[in-house]
Amino acid sequence: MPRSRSDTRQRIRDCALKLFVEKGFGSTSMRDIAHCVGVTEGALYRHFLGKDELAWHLFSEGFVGLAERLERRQAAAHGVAAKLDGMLDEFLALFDADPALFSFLLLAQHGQLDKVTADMPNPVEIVRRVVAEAMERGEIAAGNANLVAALVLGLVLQPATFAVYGRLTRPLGLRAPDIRRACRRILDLPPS
Amino acid sequence: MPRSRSDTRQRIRDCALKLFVEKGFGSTSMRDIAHCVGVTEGALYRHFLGKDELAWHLFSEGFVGLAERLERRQAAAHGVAAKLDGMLDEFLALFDADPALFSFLLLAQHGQLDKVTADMPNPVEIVRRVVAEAMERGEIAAGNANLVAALVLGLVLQPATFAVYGRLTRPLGLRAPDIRRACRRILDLPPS
DNA sequence: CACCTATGTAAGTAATCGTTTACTTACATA
DNA sequence: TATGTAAGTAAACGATTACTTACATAGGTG
Repeated sequence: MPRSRSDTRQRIRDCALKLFVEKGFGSTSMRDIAHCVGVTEGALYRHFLGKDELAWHLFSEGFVGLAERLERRQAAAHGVAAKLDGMLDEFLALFDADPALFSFLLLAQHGQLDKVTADMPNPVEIVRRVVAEAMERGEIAAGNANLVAALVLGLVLQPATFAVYGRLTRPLGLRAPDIRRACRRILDLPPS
Repeated sequence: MPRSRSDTRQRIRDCALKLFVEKGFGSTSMRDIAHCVGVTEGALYRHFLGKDELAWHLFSEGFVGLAERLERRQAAAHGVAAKLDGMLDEFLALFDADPALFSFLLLAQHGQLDKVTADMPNPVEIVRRVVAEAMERGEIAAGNANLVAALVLGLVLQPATFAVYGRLTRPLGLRAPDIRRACRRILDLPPS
């Protein structure tokens, strides 16, 4: 009994995102996604061309979602999305320096960001305390204060998502300018 | 012409770490590792029981490396490693809340942490500036100041490494207490 | 009712996965 | 010189991968 198109399609998106986030891109099979949705593998290909296209869909969706979420938080005439567009070149340059932003966009899109930050202070503070107390006792030189920052910020560059980024951009022949162009088209912005 | 045992073994470790970091665990095949090392696939199994054991080796190595790096930075009688041990339960509890620490340990072990932080301020500051300027213009309410933190800290919880964590602990039947016990043994500490 | 398209299933495909096997080479030592 | 072992290769294993094909059926429209 076939469901409505948008229904299954949305559930595929949800399950794929959930599994990509939980297990990672490379460790998530189409079988996993189909089983999560409750359909057979073949049904997935009625809605998406393949695994890469599915992930790419989530990626571009994540970028739009970020802009929309920012837009929703403002009331001024010139919204944040427009501001974001002004910074788009710089923003997209981040993907060259830090492809881990991919996961961030996925999180941002699905509103898990607040939950994330709600959970963050606790473990971050624990790590910080370990080093801070050691510094108070002189066990760590004051010149090594950046070790504290390293303990926190060192987590930022999570290079495991390089795989997702690479598998998305490489086979599609996409590079930073291509992504920039695609995002502008998605956001209904004139080409730079 | 066979090389010395420790030579090849170390190069396997290096290549595996490099590829796991670059492409992710699930997207890195034993063929990739063997090709990077310059040997055939079978040779890998002369040094490690399998892919999971290899990754687990890097994991435990990362924990020891973290303790050693902390130890090397102090001169007091009671070192940071001992302090770390006092916080071990708390520290290991982080792995329940944030398995992404796995990647952090890998980075910490190989001394890439300083390099990471050296590169960090720039992209982080760019993201921060996008939101900060929007806040100055009142486009984002002051109550949403945590969005700034979200933009930065949201990157911290990189769930892509859930895959590595899950694939390591689940098939080995390891849970947090098991990891705790293993780390205590590795660190030559009495069982709690 | 007949028809069509969208939506799904069942059963495949070739390729690749992690792993194992049978065998070879280099080198130490008694 | 004889023997043992660590370290490597080439080939193959069954399982799983992403993906495809052939076919069934529901639901709306003429």
